[in-house]
Amino acid sequence: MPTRRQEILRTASELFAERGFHGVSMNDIGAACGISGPALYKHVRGKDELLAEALVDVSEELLATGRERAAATDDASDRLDALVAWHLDFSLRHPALIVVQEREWSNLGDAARTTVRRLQLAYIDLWVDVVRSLRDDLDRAEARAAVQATFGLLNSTPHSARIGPARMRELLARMARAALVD
Amino acid sequence: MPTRRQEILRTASELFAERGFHGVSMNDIGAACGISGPALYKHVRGKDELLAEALVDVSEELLATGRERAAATDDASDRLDALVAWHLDFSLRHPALIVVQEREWSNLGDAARTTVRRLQLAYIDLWVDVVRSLRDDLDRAEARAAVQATFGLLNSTPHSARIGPARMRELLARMARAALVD
DNA sequence: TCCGCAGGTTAACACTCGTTAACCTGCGGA
DNA sequence: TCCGCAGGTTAACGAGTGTTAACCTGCGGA
Repeated sequence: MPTRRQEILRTASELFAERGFHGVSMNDIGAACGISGPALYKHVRGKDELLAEALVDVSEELLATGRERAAATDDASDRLDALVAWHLDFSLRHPALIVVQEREWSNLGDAARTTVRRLQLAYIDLWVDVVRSLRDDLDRAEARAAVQATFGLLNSTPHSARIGPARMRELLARMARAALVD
Repeated sequence: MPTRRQEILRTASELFAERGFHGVSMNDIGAACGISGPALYKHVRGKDELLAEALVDVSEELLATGRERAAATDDASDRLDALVAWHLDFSLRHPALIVVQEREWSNLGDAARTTVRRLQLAYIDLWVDVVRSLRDDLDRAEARAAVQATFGLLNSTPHSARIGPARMRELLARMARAALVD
């Protein structure tokens, strides 16, 4: 059972994903939770905090669980499969959070932006290490670009959920592997 | 030499790409053009028109030139290469337009949204036909999802322009092909 | 029983937004 | 020379924003 605060954060993330940070008002968020705008301030410091907390949470979970899953095996190829599977788990379960994370980080305050940036870079590095151990023809910068392109591919989920999660999962996993390791 | 109107459209698109439609004010756009907010109304009907025209223009150009390039050959594999090359041409030359097109269509008015949707679907179908003639294991819905995922991959350009356009181009083209045709 | 407070409410404030109105200026053509 | 207008300007309006203030209510514990 989620606390009220968590319910507000989740609702806000969904609205941010649909209409953008500036396209959603505190009244909108309140209404979507069944309460009125100002009541939100009993649970949250302000609108900025909603976005910041959502983004930091996402980045932390991606990194922490990503590390955990990658550490479960020693084989580089299995490790890549584990990362792909984990990223798909997340983006299929929380499409709204994925959308917000990739497009709203410029609306963060300085402190939160720095934190999110650091977490995202660490997550990318986790992938880069695996990719580089499978592809010695790529330097670090190229591997990073390749990983970011793969995120673009995996994150396409929210924009075209026409074929059911299971087949989508299989399709995207195969495409991601093919794109990364030739 | 671009007319004033076109300069305004381009400037607005760049600002929309950076901060989102609702994150940019008419005063901001005016200032970026060296004039003041209300002066924009001598060239443009309103803020909505800025977004609508930018998005319709992008969608039309992607589709028209996409068709042209695809028609230049009969071989399906060459056709796929042509589409990938064209999409990369565009997204490397106009990263801001790509960003706006993929995230701001929900802020369009009804008429413009319908138009853009139709153009985008036609562009996707152009790709789907080519992909399906190379991959008979995919049904139409799967092929569409695969194409949209490939767009996500190709459109990652704006988010990670660390390695120079030429190598980025080569890297993404190879990845896109590998992802689509195994 | 009665207090305190968690968690709501509405009213109000200061501000920004998109847009319109009214006005000014320089310049090409009759 | 003088007119008209393209393309600017600033002032102002109404709507909507995030946020604060003041107030109300129900309920668990002394």
